[in-house]
Amino acid sequence: MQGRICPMSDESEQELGITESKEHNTGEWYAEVVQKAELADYAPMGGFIVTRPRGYAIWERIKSALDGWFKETGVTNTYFPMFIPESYLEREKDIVEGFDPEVAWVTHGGHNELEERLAVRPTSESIIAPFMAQWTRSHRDLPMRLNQWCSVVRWEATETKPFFRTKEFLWQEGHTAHHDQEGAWEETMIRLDQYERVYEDVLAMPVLKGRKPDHDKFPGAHTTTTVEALMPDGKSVQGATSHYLGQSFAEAFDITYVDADENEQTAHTTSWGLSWRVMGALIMTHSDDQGLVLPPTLAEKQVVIVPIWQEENKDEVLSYAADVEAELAEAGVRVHLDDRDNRNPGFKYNEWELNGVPVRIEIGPNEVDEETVTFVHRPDGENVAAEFEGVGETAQEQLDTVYAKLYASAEETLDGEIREATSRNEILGTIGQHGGYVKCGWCGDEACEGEIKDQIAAEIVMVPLDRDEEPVHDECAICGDEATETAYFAKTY
RNA sequence: GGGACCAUGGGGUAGUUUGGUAUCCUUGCGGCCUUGGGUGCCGUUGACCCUGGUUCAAAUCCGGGUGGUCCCA
Repeated sequence: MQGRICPMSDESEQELGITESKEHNTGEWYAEVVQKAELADYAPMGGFIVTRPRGYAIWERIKSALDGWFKETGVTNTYFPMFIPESYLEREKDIVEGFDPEVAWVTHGGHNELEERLAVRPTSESIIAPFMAQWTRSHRDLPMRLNQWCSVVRWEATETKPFFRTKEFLWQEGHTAHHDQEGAWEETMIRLDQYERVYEDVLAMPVLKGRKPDHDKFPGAHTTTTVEALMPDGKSVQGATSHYLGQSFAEAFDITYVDADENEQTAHTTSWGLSWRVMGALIMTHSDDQGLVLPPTLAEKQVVIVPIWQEENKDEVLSYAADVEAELAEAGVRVHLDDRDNRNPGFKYNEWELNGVPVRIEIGPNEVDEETVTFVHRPDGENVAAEFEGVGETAQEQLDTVYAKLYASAEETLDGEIREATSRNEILGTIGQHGGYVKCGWCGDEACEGEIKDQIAAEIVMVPLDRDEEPVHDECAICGDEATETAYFAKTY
């Protein structure tokens, strides 16, 4: 230990909180925030995590916002088995091929080998579609909109990153059937817009909406759309996805209906999903070297009151703090009074910051005398003094301000991170130097993407939703042939 | 797909080169103290990732496995 220069106080201070730097050591910082803010732990089996109460509460809030919107727009929830018979999985060859290497199989029940293997669902199209076929007889049965909140398993041999990459993950998968292309396409867009909305209005994150290039579509899909979020380290995260499946699934699974003219028609279907990866993006975007940062929309405790007392005024301070707590609760704020007497205020500040509480109220003898409270914003430590009168309303305003701050800083990360390039070297150089998105003309050939992918592991994360949009440049930046669309390259999570 | 590094009480660590008694801080628990940015004191629980080998003796050396982090493709 000799040779240590830093004072002991610094060391002990750091051990309790975050010790890694978000800027310099993003991967380890992320793992540390997830564990020290008690969002998740690693499970004993590789690739799995245990989601702790504070982590699951965030998921529940995201879920409840989206679920509400789904229901407002005609979606009903269902639950299908987690196991899918092999013969079902094989019904749609694109799905089989797309997921084959990642499927976990159940081969035994107790000591007996099963006659037919059961797949642990990697996605549920192949079990849901046959039932939709059975339930769809008349044009009056459509549109049919089913959703389920569940977990799926994809046995990829990649490194675990809580919420970003785990073999089992939580998600919702929506599956719908419609009379025609128009209805199904509209559905695809409604869900994409709802995903955009959950990012903007609940997660305080701006996103880009787009379409996946043909070679990166969901297996069997006609169109795969995406919302992409840019992380502070310059990598893009696919935030959610929505597919227009055309009639291929309906044909494979015989989802047909009899129209008003008594003719048999094949339905058009969609599917759409959002996983807990959204939580990874959330943590990565807002949190800092002090720990977790949550928007007030997602925090289970929105405001924590830290009382500061001396022996002679303890009762007055605590009683005033309790009054403030009651006012806030009355105003609908999720508030907590931290009256633990074996911790000093500084400890409490650090602990609640680590845990991501968006707004802190400090109440000491000064505030009691003046009948004020002191608000402190988690993201930047800004102090705001306010009157006790109307404190519930003031607190709501402070929460809104914090939300706006978070959104603004995430927006700042995205702004200026969409650059253009006209040559292969420029793409490589720009992504290498800045990260972020690089848009360029693209001929549509996967091989051109491959050249970039091989060199710096950046890929085309999206192309514009509008197929008729003119490409940003006339020529493909990689091969020089005529460009047919605009490609957005980025490194990905 | 390839490579590197790492694994010691709940968290952070010393010890590993050179085999022999496991160190310190913090947390937890009990008690005392009491507060404007991780308070101090007393007491106490608690650990060598798994597995095989070498050896009188393995946290330490060797093999295999598992898990984690990073880099490259």
